[in-house]
Amino acid sequence: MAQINKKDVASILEEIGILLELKGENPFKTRAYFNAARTISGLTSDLNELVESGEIGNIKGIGKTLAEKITTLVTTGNLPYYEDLKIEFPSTIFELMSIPGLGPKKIKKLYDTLDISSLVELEYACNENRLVDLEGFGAKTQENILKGIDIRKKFSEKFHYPVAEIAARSVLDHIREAKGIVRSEVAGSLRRKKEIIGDIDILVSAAKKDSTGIMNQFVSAPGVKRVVAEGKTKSSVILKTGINVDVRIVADNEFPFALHYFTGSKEHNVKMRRIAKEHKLKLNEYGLFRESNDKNVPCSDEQDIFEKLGLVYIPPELREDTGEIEAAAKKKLPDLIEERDIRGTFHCHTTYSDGANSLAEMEEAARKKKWEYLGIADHSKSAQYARGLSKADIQKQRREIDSLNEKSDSFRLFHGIESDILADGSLDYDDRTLDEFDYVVASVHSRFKMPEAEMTKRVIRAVKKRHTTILGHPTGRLLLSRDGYQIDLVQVINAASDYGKAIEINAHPYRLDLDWRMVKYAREKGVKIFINPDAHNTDGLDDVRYGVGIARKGWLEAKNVVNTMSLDEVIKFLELE
DNA sequence: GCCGTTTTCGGCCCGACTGTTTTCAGTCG
Repeated sequence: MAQINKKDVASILEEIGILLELKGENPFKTRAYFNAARTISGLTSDLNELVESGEIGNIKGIGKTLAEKITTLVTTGNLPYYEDLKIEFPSTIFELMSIPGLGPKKIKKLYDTLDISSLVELEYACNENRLVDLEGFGAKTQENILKGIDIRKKFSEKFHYPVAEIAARSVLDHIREAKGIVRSEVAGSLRRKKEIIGDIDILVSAAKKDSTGIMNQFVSAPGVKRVVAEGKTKSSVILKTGINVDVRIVADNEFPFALHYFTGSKEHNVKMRRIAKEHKLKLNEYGLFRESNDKNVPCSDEQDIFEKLGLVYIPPELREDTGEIEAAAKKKLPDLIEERDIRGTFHCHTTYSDGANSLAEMEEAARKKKWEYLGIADHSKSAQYARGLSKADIQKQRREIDSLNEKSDSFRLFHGIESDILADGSLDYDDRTLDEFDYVVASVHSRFKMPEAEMTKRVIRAVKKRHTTILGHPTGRLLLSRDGYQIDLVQVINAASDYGKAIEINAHPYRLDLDWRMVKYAREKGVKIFINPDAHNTDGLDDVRYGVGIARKGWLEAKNVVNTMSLDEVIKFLELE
């Protein structure tokens, strides 16, 4: 077998989809490639095995042709069909897809008539005024493309969750000052608690006569840099921070349908509409209609819509078309964990290593949150850059924790360590030293560039160690700035499951690692999860809530998460008595 | 290209906004 992983296969299928779009192929054919890309990247079973056994063709959405192409790709490492397609367009042409208003048809036109195939060429052509006379283009289009290029240069296309959340809150508060608003809510990927956010969707219900006033209020919100579109029901702006905000206004009886629709995901919506069709109904953002006579089926909220389609309510975080609709039909949805279930957290840093607050200050902050316990896990000795703990530091910290614990019987500090996983998979201290801790978070902080097989072996070796309690930030990714190291998480989760080890959802909004797609798999394998803030100061404890969002996206119930246990249960779990 | 207790052919989710053109294609979500 050639060395090619799921991610590679998925991105090649995706590129084929784009290339077919550029060629003007049947849109349903291109969609088949996009769907297959998504399916492959979400697979938890081994792609090589699926190909070898021929099972690949039995996966929904992968028929004879795609199965053959994927098999060729996996067994030989390349795909002639793809190579032939690529020859037809320069590789830089994919850049153009990122400019708003430019789709496959217009890009094809630019390429065929003006030989434009990159952003640089496009910008040059705009400045030379060469787009205005092009059929289907005009002065306005050229201007918008230039603005699009400008914005792309200045900003990345995605934003960390808290950045988008704060912006959304501020715009929504401003809109709410307008007259005539009945209901208003943030929808889109923010409502689904995605790990990174592309743009902000806000939904408002109001009478028709009030819509102009509300839109005026919206486009004059503080922080608006440019109004992209302004209509009676839909407007769009770009904020100074680069975030795009869309606002839609609907009649109040349409609000539940619009909220569902604009919450997405797109894939979830497509499937919901198919379910509606099976019920001889039509679902869109304005309502649910009988196919026979177009008569409206009223619903007062989202719950109603799901019920009318024979489903139980699906929380927004689950709406990613990863089986939630099927589970809702069987009434088998999980009872998702909530923020109020959290009774403490682990993996926090103090001034002993690279934290900003002392042990006592961290304890105080945790008590203020009405938690029952807090786990401290400072860096281990190899983490020189973070002032990792010497053996003397460990003793000193232990004594301080013991003395703080003696002062209270209702709250407890646990003494853990974030031990580096060394290159060979061993932990950072000798067994006798590790014995002293209440628990161990094992994390990779060095040698990120190992090949996948080696990294996977390294981490699994650490997971198997007797002292390891929790695997910390399993991929090391930093959202929007650094990809995680190459690692086969399915194998790692399987090992954690086999050896009864827990995995952390690192709740720092720049990490959110373990990824929710894999959290779902960990749950299926019965792996216990810790939601850990990786807090480096007292404010950092609040980040736990982002972790709860990711846990919810990963279908976790309170019982799957160690942080929801009572103090007594945690003591038992950590085998401290 | 996929899929099928209405089907192996003919469907495949649906509507708003923009800019171009003058009735609509393209893009977006």
